[in-house]
Amino acid sequence: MNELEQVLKAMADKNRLTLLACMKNGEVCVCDFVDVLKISQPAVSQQLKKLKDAGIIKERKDGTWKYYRIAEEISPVVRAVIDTLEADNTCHCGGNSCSC
Amino acid sequence: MNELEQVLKAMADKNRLTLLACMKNGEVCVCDFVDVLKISQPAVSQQLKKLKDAGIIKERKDGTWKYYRIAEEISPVVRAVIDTLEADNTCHCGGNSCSC
DNA sequence: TTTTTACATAAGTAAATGCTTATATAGAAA
DNA sequence: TTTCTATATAAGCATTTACTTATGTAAAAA
Repeated sequence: MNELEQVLKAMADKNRLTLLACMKNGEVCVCDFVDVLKISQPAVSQQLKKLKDAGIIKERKDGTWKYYRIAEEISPVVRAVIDTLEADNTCHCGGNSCSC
Repeated sequence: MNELEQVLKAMADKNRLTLLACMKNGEVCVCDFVDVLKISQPAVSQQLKKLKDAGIIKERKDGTWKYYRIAEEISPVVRAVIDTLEADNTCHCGGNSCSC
């Protein structure tokens, strides 16, 4: 699959756009995403994997927690989407303040 | 459906990205798209409809022919995608030179 | 060590997607 | 008018997608 197509497919979903909106302010852990999306934890992990495989997000492990963030290097297309999204502050998981 | 999501879904497909690449140089008629994509004419019409419904392309009717072009007013996200695409010149249907 | 916690992976299923062929429509030509 | 041509719409089907529940894994706690 073309890289542009993969990136567009990865972002072309309501839930995954919400994940990106949550990460606009910084790192968020998986359990907080579950609270926001109101779908199962495995479903969230699968959606995060699609964004990661497309190179849009990065992960950081800290003990049993895993924090996801928007990648530092993103293409103009991803940049335009992120800029369009309004940040979602309901998931205020600032690095070490995971609510799990 | 969210407008951003609809636009991303409309562009997140190899064939529809090729349609847009063809239109980078200007208007193209449906029959020329059929030659390029190598799928049936109804399939092309259905793909064009998705792009039109998302507001990404516009149409102009001329007799029995129908010409499609990238809309004059497009969002930054669509702009970024179009800029990323390399123009496809195999469909050089300049206004009145349809090959049908 | 065993248990618990946070997350990932696997398998199964319902819904969405993208093609096909068949048919409808609108305009040009005969 | 009838016929042909370009395109659109409808119906059916195979593939993909996005969820679910069940299970696996790795790190912390007991």
